[in-house]
Amino acid sequence: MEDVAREAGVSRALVSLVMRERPNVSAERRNRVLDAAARLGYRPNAMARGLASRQTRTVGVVLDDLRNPFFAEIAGGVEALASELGYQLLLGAGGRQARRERAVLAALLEYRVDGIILVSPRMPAAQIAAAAAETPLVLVGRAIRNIDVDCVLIDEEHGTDLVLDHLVELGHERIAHVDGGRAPGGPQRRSRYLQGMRARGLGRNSRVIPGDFTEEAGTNAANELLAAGELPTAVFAANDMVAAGLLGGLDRAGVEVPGDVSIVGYDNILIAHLAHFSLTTIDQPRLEMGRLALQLLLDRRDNRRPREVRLLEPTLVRRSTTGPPRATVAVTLPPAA
Amino acid sequence: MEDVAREAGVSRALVSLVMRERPNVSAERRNRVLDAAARLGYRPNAMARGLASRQTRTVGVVLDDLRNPFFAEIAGGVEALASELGYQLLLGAGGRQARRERAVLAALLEYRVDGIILVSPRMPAAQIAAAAAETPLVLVGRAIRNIDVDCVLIDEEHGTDLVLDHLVELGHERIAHVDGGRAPGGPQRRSRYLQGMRARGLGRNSRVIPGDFTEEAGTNAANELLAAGELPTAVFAANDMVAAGLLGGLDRAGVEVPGDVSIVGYDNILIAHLAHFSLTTIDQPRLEMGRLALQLLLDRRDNRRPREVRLLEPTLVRRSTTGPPRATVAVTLPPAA
DNA sequence: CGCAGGAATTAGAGCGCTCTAAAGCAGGCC
DNA sequence: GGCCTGCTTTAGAGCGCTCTAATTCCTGCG
Repeated sequence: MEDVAREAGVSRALVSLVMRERPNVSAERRNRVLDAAARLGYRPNAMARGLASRQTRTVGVVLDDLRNPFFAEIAGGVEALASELGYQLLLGAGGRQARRERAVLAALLEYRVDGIILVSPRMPAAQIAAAAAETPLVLVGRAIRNIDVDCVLIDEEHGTDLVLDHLVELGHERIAHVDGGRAPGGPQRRSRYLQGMRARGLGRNSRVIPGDFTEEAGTNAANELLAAGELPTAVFAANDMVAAGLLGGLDRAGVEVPGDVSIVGYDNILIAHLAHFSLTTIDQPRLEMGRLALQLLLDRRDNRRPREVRLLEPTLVRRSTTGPPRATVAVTLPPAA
Repeated sequence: MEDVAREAGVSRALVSLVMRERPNVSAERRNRVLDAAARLGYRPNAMARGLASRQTRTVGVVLDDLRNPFFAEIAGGVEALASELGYQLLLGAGGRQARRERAVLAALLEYRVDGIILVSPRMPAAQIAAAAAETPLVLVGRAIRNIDVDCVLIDEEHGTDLVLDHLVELGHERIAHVDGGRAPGGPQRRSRYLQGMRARGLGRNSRVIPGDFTEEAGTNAANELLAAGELPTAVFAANDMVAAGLLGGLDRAGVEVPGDVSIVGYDNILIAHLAHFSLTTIDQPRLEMGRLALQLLLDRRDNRRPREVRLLEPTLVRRSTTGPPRATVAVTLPPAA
């Protein structure tokens, strides 16, 4: 910077003003500085700038696992908005371990990033609260009560309702659910399923097959359903991976989808829209989650305001794995056609 | 730091030594400093450290698109090794545009990262060369001649050979190829396919259906094959997405896979291993690519040495979409059994 | 012609750390 | 006791920038 100033015949401070594109610099000097900088191949040092100005135009993002496309897409949403606004992303993955997650978080705090976005963190609430005291923090996909932290959440109840509405509308009554275990989203979808079945007068048809968020759980569930003899007319899978396993398992046994059984997934990951699957599922607005998280973060940093919890609405995507149940089709024919 | 020093009754320099875990600090003072730091909630400032020490323990990663799982997994590989070694990742995505890619690269250079990994960059070679002159740089998935830059590449020729060997071994002769267009990997696979068919005496059976790396290209190719009347006995798809489209298209027409047609994909993405697909494909070691890229980067920074180009070997994953061709099975029966 | 007042420019003190070089402090040997 | 050796500790000068406050330069108006 010193060199640029000398080359342009101005002071160091003026170079700083030009580099930061501040107003009140005469056009003539601005050009002189810009020329000098180009001539010398000058590149500002973001570290020094961050140190002196106490802000970095960088936000930290911690996610559970980069290789999980679901999280990667949320990060993609953050990235998209960040690059529009000229922010950088300092990214870390916890590798599914609370311990490493903590280490990553600590590193981000050392960088004095302008804020941190935690995507489905596994670490204890107390640690999150401690970090939130040091820097603006947004939580995505996990809610924590009594902590002054912005949250971006998906309305799981609504998503589950969409599934049940869709199936009931088609005429289904015997609707089973393969659940997602204790992982985030699993318990909510399960309990709303049970509640929703009751609310629709189908409580006695409720049937939960325990599982987790993997394809294997779906395969196992398919076997269990087949072994039990009577199949439900529809299955609500905890997510698309489970639905994929289910589809594979039923397929192998010669069960037709949606002819014999309708299947609904959850998440709308890549596989769901492939023609070979064409899975009816619930879409979660992942990009939007990422963008919104960053928006809340920056807004929070600039304005002192109480915590905000944003609930995003998922949507139903109708594809080919759902249709009316066979029996109902027959029954609904006019009696004496 | 000043405060910690005062609290511990030592000099600022000693605190610095302790925080960096340098040897030659007496156990007694070390503990005094550590205690004081904990008591005051002291957290080192990575910016200041980077400024003073001229190194950041941070590497930059630029990828084409975070939402593409293929790239995300490479980044995952980098991240895994980085976090083992205590490095941070500054991540940016080019959003499929050379212009934005350039902006991201410039930002990373301003951060004075210890090195930069470019994953399948779209920008011109000259710009990459210019960046490489400023900082250690590793190129993944793209080779550039005459530039002194380390590269991590996949041996596309070998991957293609594996496909052809596998199919020929099963008895296939009429093997078609849906190509990947001009995107990275496409031209290599295509030309090696043509060359390999000739080398195996099957040159006249070569058939290339133009496409790109999307599911749609696969669907179109399926239609084209069906319309042409005679189906090949096997199809080598440019990647798994194309294979998925192909599978969907053939499936809908009642063509059996692998009974009537065998299909081989490329990449081994998530969908390939789902039971519902069970796609025979070529696996690319994505995590390994990421890890290796970071290794080369750090090694290059520490040792002056000529450029290194590492070729990683893909492997064949045999699943359920390949089998012997029907005709051949009949023909190879003993004449007078 | 002089001066108020706003715009443009600059001096200089940090930001929080590392690094070099020098100082302090033991112990061991002659 | 003097002095060398090797370890531990410290002083103090930056790293490259921003920021505040002060200074200089205009322009217009009484």
